[in-house]
Amino acid sequence: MEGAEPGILDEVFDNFFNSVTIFKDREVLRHDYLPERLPHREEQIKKLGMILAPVLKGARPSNVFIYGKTGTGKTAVTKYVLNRLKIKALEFNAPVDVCYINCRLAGTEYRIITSLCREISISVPFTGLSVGEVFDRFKTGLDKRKTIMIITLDEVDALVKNRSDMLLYELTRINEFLTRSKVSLIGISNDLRLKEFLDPRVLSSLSEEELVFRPYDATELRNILTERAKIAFHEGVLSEGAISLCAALAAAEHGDARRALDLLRVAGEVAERKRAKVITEDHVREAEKLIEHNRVVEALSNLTLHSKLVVLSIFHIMRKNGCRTVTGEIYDVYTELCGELGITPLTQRRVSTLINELDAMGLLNAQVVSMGRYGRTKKIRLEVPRTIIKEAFSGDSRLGSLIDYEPKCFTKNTSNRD
DNA sequence: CGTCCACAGGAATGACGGGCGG
DNA sequence: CCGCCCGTCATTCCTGTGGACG
Repeated sequence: MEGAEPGILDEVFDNFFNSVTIFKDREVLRHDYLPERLPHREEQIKKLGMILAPVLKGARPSNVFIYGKTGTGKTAVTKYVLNRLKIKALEFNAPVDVCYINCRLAGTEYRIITSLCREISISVPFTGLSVGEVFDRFKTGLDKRKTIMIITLDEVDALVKNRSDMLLYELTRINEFLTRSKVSLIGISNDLRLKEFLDPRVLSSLSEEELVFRPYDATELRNILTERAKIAFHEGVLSEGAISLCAALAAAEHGDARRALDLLRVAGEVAERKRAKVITEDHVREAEKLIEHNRVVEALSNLTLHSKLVVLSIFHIMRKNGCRTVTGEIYDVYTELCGELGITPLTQRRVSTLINELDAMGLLNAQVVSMGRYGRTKKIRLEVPRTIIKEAFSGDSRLGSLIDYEPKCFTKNTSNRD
């Protein structure tokens, strides 16, 4: 309408039209997509099905505890089975309610119980009631309904880690109060260690049945990808090598199907942008780099100001002195940077745990070493290239000119040896 | 062989902000 | 809407420690 150059839009549309040659349905590669078939999980599907089947005859199924690492298909299998179960229940006219809640996304106990209530159409206010009150309403409402409710709590580790395991405890005991209805629980956890942290009473109740999801190996990942790729991509755009590489890379990490799908999707986007007709192994390698790059940039730019200053300190020391540095040196530079900004620095103790957090994120590598007479400290190396640091920090106005700043306190060269 | 450096890292406590309950 | 409670960040104080040096 502005009468701008028509050529610009033409180009955009043409590009898009050309790019259509790669993707047929991109959504299929998102990890929240629930496919028609779940290869290599037939055993788990069958077992979960057998555990839940009694519900169709009005009996309460055992509680189930499902665990396995991320991207092993726990959520997909559970949703898949629950969907089928719902259909069957309708067919047989069995009084069954199924409910899926992701505890990490729900956040608080209150919101978890609220979604439970919504599932059996009890209306509760957004706020204003105590957790106990809402839970009571849920209990009485459920009992009136004369049903068997299967409650799936995904990522229960988040629930237990944040709050106590009170809600979980209440839920495992809820059947003692119900007379006309019953509840079955399905708990899903990424963290196997959760079993150690859980209240033993909750644990024994929750894991009447257990289901373990092992990581996929490369061949299995390959099959999964091939199946999805058929729907996601147009015919012939995907080379065998590219699929195998995605599978191999993901298998080498944790056997994480989510990761494999991400690689494939991003590789497709890379190819699309390059106007390639076929997705090649090079595109996959580039996708790997791109994902990692984005991960690091995002992690860096989401850091708190003080963590950023710690990273910058290490950055400056390494630019000057070469490879590795130690806690004390970092703290000196860090305090100087704080002074430069007019900020009061944190304690060394605090900086020490910040360094540990950065280590856990893989942004740097820290290692405790003893230098004998010269004390015990941590040798620290930054694992992020300069360009990425600059890219991630350039958007933060608070850092100002500190990215190119030259610290003055490089006076006494105490540590040279290792 | 004991010493002592330069920190690590646990425990207890305080400050603060945001959400819950009344 | 206000007070209270709870989680998070940060400080303070503390005990622990591997090994070069004397």
